[in-house]
Amino acid sequence: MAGYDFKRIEAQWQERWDRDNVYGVSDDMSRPKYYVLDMFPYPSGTGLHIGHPEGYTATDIISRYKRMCGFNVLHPMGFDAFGLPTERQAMVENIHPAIITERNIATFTRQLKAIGFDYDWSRSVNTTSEDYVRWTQWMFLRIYNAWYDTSAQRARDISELPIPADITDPHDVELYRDAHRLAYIANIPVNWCEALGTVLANEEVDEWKEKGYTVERRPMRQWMLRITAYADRLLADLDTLQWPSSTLDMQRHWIGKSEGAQVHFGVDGTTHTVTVFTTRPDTLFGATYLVLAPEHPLVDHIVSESHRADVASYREAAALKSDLERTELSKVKTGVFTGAYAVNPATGTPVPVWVADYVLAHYGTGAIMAVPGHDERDHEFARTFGLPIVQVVAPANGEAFDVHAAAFVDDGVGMHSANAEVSIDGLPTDEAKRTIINWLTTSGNGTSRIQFKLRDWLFSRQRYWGEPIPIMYFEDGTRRALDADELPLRLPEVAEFKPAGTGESPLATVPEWVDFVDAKTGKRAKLETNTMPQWAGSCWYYLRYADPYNTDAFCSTERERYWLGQTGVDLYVGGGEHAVLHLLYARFWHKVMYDFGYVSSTEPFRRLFHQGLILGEDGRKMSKSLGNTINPDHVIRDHGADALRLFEMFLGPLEASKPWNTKGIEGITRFLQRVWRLIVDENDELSPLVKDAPCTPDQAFVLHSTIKKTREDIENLSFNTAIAQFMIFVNEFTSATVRPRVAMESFVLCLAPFAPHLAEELWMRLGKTTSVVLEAFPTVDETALVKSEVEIVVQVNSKVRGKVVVPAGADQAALEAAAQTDENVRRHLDGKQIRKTIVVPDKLVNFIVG
RNA sequence: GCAAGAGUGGCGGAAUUGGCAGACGCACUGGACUCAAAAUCCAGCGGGCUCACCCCCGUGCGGGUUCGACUCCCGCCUCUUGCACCA
Repeated sequence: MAGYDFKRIEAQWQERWDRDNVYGVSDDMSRPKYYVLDMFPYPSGTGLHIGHPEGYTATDIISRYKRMCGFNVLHPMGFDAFGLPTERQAMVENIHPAIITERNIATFTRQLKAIGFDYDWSRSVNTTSEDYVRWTQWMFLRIYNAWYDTSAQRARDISELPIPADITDPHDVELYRDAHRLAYIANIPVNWCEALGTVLANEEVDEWKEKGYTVERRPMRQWMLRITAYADRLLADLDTLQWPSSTLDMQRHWIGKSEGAQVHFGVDGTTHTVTVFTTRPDTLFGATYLVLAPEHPLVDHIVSESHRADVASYREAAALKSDLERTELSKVKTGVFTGAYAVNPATGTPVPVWVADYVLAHYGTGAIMAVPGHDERDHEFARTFGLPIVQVVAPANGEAFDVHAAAFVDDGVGMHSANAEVSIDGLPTDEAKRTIINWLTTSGNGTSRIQFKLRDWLFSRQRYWGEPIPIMYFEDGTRRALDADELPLRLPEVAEFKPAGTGESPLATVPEWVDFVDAKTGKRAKLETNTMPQWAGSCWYYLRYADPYNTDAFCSTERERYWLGQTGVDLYVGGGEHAVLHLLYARFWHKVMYDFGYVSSTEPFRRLFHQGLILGEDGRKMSKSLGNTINPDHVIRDHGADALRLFEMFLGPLEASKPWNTKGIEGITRFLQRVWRLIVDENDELSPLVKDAPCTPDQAFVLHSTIKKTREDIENLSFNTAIAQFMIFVNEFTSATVRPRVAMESFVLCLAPFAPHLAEELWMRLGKTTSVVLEAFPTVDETALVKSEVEIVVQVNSKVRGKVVVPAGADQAALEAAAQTDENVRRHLDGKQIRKTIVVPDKLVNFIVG
């Protein structure tokens, strides 16, 4: 018996699609567009993972469906190919990362093509290609040559930055501009490992520490992007997005807006002032000490001679701790007294100033007023070091509370909070905050303040395999950004990819690349040796797909307006692990481009969907060490691409994590065989049961239910239930002795987005000569879905006692009468009084008896 | 600790303006075909009972609302993910 020969069929149709360029995307702007995007993969050396085809199949189904519905569909694929693993592999194998990248991309492309996705490969992008790097650098320079105009709430060109009248020296003007650019240089603590001679990423720190290396937090010169300028807009615009609510929440939390006040505390015997941020200004009267972060610049200035040594050693120890170690919750709080006292502006009382690493340098002002009576952390610290605890807020319900036993952190009413100028005694927390902020402002002791958790983006990496930052420095200390016509700035060819050992990137070891005479100015110059992080390329790739060959712009205005338009990408599917960083960074870049008119939407991705993880058969995360991985190549070899596609969609809801099941894919293979047998007989010819006959009413009902469900489920990304409906269809028609041709044709079209190879073959077997890809999706005949008779449930005292068939739309009296004809129902009603009857038309009758 | 999501047969899952719980598939059991097996086809498949009927119980646990709750409300438990001293 011939059966469904997936090997031959899949190879043949993939070749035909390629030959006929079936998936070529035209920029025909007269048609409505639909842009569906996958998160592009990092082409790792291990090849495609079984999880990749999950999201990709989902978007493939959507794109095929939308195309069949008449949309001009853009469904592109590319590679996010800069990255550390490739650089490491290059060092190990002593092969240039570009070659490894090329090899890995070839593998990925072959694997993706074998699954039969409808990507227009001619639009593929590769973030490491010179053509792409050029525009990534161009985007960086657009950000670099910009400042944020807070009053206009938008970025503007740096040439429009108003220069204060007292700054006249050209050098000072440049410094002023540099201080306002959206890309700037700052000294930022990074994870420096002296022994390795390199800066480590946060996730690498523990790995190396376990091996016995010392990693220290050391401030180093870094490029930063001023994403915090956009904090308000990044937060507000989340409300316009159709994203998973958990992702929206995570972004909101990450941006972390909180309202409060800054309060100034003068340091006794000095001219210094410690400014703190607090969200509870109403507890100011309860602030019994101050804490500075170990990195706070004021520490050195206020520390008393007798405490200088203790403070210095504490600060050194803090620098050796990783972020992770410093935030270990279980750990006991540590700190040292500086010997200095500051004055609480509300009470006039001197309060001791401490240094402790439970205060973070990078949040707020890097200093806090400690209110141990009403903050758990301060309470714990005060108990440890015997600092005073006073109560200034009482529970609103009037109950007593012992703040010496535990902090009272809830809102309440003020107490012990009055001085000659202001009193908040008896005021509820909200009002107390407003009152105290008013007083702070008028008395010059503070101001209201909105604080964000979001920090500026550390944008430089000391790596080889990334985009060079296109900036040069002259001997006189000035610098120049490359002009657009000088891009791309290419990476030098090098033999070694090891770090320079000085904290600089491997590029610093290539003097002939670093040192040169600038052709435009004729001056000696040195190039920036830092490269960009991997996030850079993925910040704008969705724009490049719209116009991948443009050499004059990253994307023409015309094509941006057509493919992105007001809504941006219509649907973006990818893993939840990118819920914060990638999506936040891309939104930031998009908004900068929006401010300069390069894109027309405020947000890049209107609708977002996260596919779930595919787990191993044992229900655990797939990993080589557990030996529970599944190789997509093997699945395709044994079961075919259509089976892989269908099975991954049938496993369960797209968003859920679900285990792989080898037996399950055999079930899908069986289903595909049954589909085949529906249309093709044992002699490999069109089944004689397929006839030019009309559907019976039951057949029409199943057919149109299937069309309707397929349409709805695709729109909702509920592919598992659509496939269940396909199975119902096949079960129904397998047992039929007449399989109307019209039903077979419509079914093949419904199946086409899911199992395109099989659908093409069957479409041809049904006598068609055109590709199923370009056919119109079948429409629902609602009249076929209307049943003349319906089965209704009959309950007695809310328990099901029988079922009766009645004409559809029967009225209440008819339903009640029909319900009582059921024998079992009659038995339950027998001898009892019907007290009430509930009737739901076409569904149910419920008799309540007493 | 905080936030979000989830808990339904042996397994993956289906069912939401509150109306037949368990669609569809897997596994399993029985039957047909076969010398036999595989494949295929047919039937059964939540638990209980006096086992074809009838009846009782059943969607993590305990309450509540309702004629009626997987679905809504209150309180717990467990799991997953994310964040985690953010003042």
